[in-house]
Amino acid sequence: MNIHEVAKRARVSIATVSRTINGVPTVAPQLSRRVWKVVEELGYYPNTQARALVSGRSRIFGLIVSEITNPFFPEIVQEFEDVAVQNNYEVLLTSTVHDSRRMALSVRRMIERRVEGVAVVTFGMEEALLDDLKSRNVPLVFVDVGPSLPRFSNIRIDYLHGIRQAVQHVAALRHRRIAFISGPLTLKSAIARKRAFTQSMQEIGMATEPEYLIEGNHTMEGGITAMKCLLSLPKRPTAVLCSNDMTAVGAMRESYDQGVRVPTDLSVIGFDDIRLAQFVTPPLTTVRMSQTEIARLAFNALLAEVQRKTPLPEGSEYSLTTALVLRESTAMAPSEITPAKGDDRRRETGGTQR
Amino acid sequence: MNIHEVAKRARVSIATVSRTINGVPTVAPQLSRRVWKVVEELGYYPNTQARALVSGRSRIFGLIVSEITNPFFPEIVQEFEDVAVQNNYEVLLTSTVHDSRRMALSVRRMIERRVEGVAVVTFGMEEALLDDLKSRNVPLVFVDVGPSLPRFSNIRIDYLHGIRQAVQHVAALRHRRIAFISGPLTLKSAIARKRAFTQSMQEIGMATEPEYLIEGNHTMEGGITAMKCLLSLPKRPTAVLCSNDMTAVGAMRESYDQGVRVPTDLSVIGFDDIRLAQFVTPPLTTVRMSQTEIARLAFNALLAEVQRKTPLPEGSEYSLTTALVLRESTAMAPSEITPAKGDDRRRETGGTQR
DNA sequence: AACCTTAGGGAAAACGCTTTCGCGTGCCTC
DNA sequence: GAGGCACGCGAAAGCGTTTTCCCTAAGGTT
Repeated sequence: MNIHEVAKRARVSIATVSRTINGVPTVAPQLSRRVWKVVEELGYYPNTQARALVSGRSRIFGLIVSEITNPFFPEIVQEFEDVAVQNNYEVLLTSTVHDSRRMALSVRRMIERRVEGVAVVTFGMEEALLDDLKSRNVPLVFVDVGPSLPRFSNIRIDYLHGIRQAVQHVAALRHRRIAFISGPLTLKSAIARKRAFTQSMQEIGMATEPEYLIEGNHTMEGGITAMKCLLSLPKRPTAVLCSNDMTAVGAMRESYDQGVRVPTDLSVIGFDDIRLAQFVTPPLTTVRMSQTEIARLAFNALLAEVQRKTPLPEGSEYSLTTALVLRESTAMAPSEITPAKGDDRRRETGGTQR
Repeated sequence: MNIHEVAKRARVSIATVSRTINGVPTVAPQLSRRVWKVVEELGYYPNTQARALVSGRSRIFGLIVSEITNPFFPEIVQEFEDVAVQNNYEVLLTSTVHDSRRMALSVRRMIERRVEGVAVVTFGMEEALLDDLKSRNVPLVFVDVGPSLPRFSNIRIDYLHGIRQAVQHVAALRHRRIAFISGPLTLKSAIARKRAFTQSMQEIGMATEPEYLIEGNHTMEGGITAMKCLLSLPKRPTAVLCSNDMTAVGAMRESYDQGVRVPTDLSVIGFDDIRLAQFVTPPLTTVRMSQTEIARLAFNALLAEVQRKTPLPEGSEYSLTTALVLRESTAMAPSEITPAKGDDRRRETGGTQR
């Protein structure tokens, strides 16, 4: 069932059928009606591949994420798809699962399908893998990490704003021993978050103890390990900021296992505000970096690039800020007396645990 | 950069180039090498759309899910994509977000892209929306809900096995007041799970109190509401089985908020074994229905159907069993004395809460 | 040495569509 | 009443492949 079939039944040329379904205004209303009628009857849906072939526009955007099963990404995927649908685009979704070969394959598949643009929302990656895309002048949009080049857009994240709020929040709650569990420092974004933390501390005149600065790996296990470490310190922190939510979840889990109550004994703050943050117990206070907003910005960046007649000399820059979301994992710092007592008890527990 | 360019540079016809990259054995090794060399040099990637157009095979499978942000789905999407990549297929992912119009649009988009098969992994849906697919003889695979028709495969889930294990597990822990929070009874799968529960109870000679049978809606909020209801009963249950994990998470949340400790005072069991089940506190004992297995079965079902030369008279049936996963949300039932006292205290709390 | 076979590669059709070009019709203008 | 102009439509080219069909040349057979 193709355009010829429709043309035959409507007793018109295939050109007229094409014009009709594409809404070209030069078709006489009468003919248009006749064509539409046949289209409905036959249930004719145009073949997108043929369309793409002749028009040179695939109406597909690629979306590369690290892994869909990481709770950070589903919202991005969902929103990206939503906007894509609204704009009559298709999404070619691939996940790198932190594997270069897989990433290279992704790129290749996208080129073979002739995507019109690619959004790269991964934690880390080898730039070189994108060379194929670059050399073909495929518009690219990065989140936070990308280089500034023509046809490449960038979404810059203002980590400082939210993290500063978080620091000030716990400071206002009279916390003085504030720890930070960073992400893997191989990641640009992790470094930026850590720097935002130290800077915010400095701003309010608080020193960051090196022992309160621990490197995690953005997983729950990493949070657990880091927390074990923090809880074994002679002077335990009373507040812990984490580089992402999964780390915070791990930190809370370890606290729970060691009988340290959140938020009574310990305040915990995450980063990202993934959905899961609302589901854990207690609901996690965290810094929101809106995933839907990222997805929408990324899509629109690509769309703008595609629709632009003459490419800009420079890449476009978009920006997104972050903000603290108060939930229930933070509270007033334990008073000076109680924690001293509590500390002893806890240290014992911690001791036996190790 | 197309096949002509390659042909010109390699001083062969486009036919030879095509044969070379497709591994047709009648190409002389010498020519083959020459062609490959040019292909590498130019970074030539064949145009999939043109390929699909002439070969009539798009190498795309559609995957329709309810919503990617529901924690049940990411694993399915990930695994489906993984197997697809291995088999040189692309995935066209769409989510219905519980909207008929959206679902209809999904189907249309898939047909327009000429997918070779569609996996439908949604909670509920209107069969009629798939008519377009059916009339075009697109192979379909359903999870659990589909009709048995030619070219349509089905993955049947054995709910009873895992749920029976769960019931026997809490019974062995001396629980006598066992509640069940079902899913929305508009869903076939929810009905099946509920039936599996009542049957399992019957098997071990326990009656199911109607007041212990509550209808939820497969969300955390539903779990909270249902739990509020259960905790306000004069005789509170000591164990709660839930129709899915999110419900269980809600149930645990409400228990926590009311000071009912899990698992000490109350045992909770979920269903699905989504990742999140490991992340909540305490880690959730649940019935596993392997999402990766579902995805793999679905993909292979489609692949088998596509590769079959003559369609089977009947649809194919696949089956998947479920099994209990022990974590930390279940424990021995509170002893006869303590709960009586506890009950009183708790009932008060519950009373003030309402 | 003439014939037949076979292997290898090129020409061209076909896939389903969009879009350019040009042609015919009817209307307006002078 | 004749020329000019839109307007609406059809013919056909072309998008980048695969694949069929056919031709050529080389090798083998008698």
